[in-house]
Amino acid sequence: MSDLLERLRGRGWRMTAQRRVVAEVLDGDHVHLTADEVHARAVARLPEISRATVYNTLGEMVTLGEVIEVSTDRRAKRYDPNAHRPHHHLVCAKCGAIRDVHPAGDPLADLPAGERFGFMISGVEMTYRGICPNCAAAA
Amino acid sequence: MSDLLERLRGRGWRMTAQRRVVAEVLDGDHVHLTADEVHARAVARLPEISRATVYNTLGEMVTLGEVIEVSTDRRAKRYDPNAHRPHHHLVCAKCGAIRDVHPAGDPLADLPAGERFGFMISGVEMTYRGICPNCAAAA
DNA sequence: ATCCTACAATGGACTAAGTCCAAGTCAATG
DNA sequence: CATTGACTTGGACTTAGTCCATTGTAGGAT
Repeated sequence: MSDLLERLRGRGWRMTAQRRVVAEVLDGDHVHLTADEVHARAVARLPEISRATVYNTLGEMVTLGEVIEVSTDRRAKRYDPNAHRPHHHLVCAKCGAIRDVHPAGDPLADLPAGERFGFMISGVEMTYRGICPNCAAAA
Repeated sequence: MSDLLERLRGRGWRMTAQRRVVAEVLDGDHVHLTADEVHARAVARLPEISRATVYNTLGEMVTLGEVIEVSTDRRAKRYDPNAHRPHHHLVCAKCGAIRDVHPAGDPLADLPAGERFGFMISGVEMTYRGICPNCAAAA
């Protein structure tokens, strides 16, 4: 189940109770927790885990490329464990809910050479915005 | 010149020295200043203008749809006066420099119905990432 | 099994970016 | 030119995150 944990172990990660808990909490599909949410859930299993450790651990997972940082606004960054399969995001403008999406086409190819301004382009993120069914119903 | 100012006036905006200065500072192409940068430049022309006013004014311009808020990371939001023509952004991962770009294709059409999760979709932002010529040369 | 040590965790102080508010000021209308 | 409701101010507050000196511990070596 904890695919993420498995992959991390394979990279010579020193395994500690804290790291295990963070990885477990973050595992799954359509998971996009903030650092504070991760911390809250981690505390439920390991009461003395500190916020700093959660930040450190999330940061390392991002560096290792096993987790993606998503910042859709100026609110807290969210952490997405679905790093192995490329995808983009659909965000509710009201409640902030996020879904993973897979648009057709190759956005990288869609950027004309004349618009690259000499940049070495490494990737592209797409953020679709709208109102989720819940919020639409509530309105 | 101040196209932006012109458009704002036409919306029954009460014109004050502060608002005029903010609008002037923000005018132009490929302009993507942070609130603090706007404040710094505004102070140069109107020394007693406060940070709160700059935030208020930028917020109102965004609400009126005359300026777009761009947040490419957890750093400060940037304000883009080029709201009348749709475009996306190319961001340098090193120095944060931003250019406006116009990719081909219609990304909204590229999102299959099966991936819309019942959302009422209102728009999409694309953020290309890479290294700008300056930073590439420095490396 | 025990010891070492480099790596990891802790928590509290600190920072950056932004919001909020009560009081004072002023642009536009009459 | 008086009025008034909208605008501005500055300082306190909030949120999200970083930094760092100290303490703890995983995992290899003995």
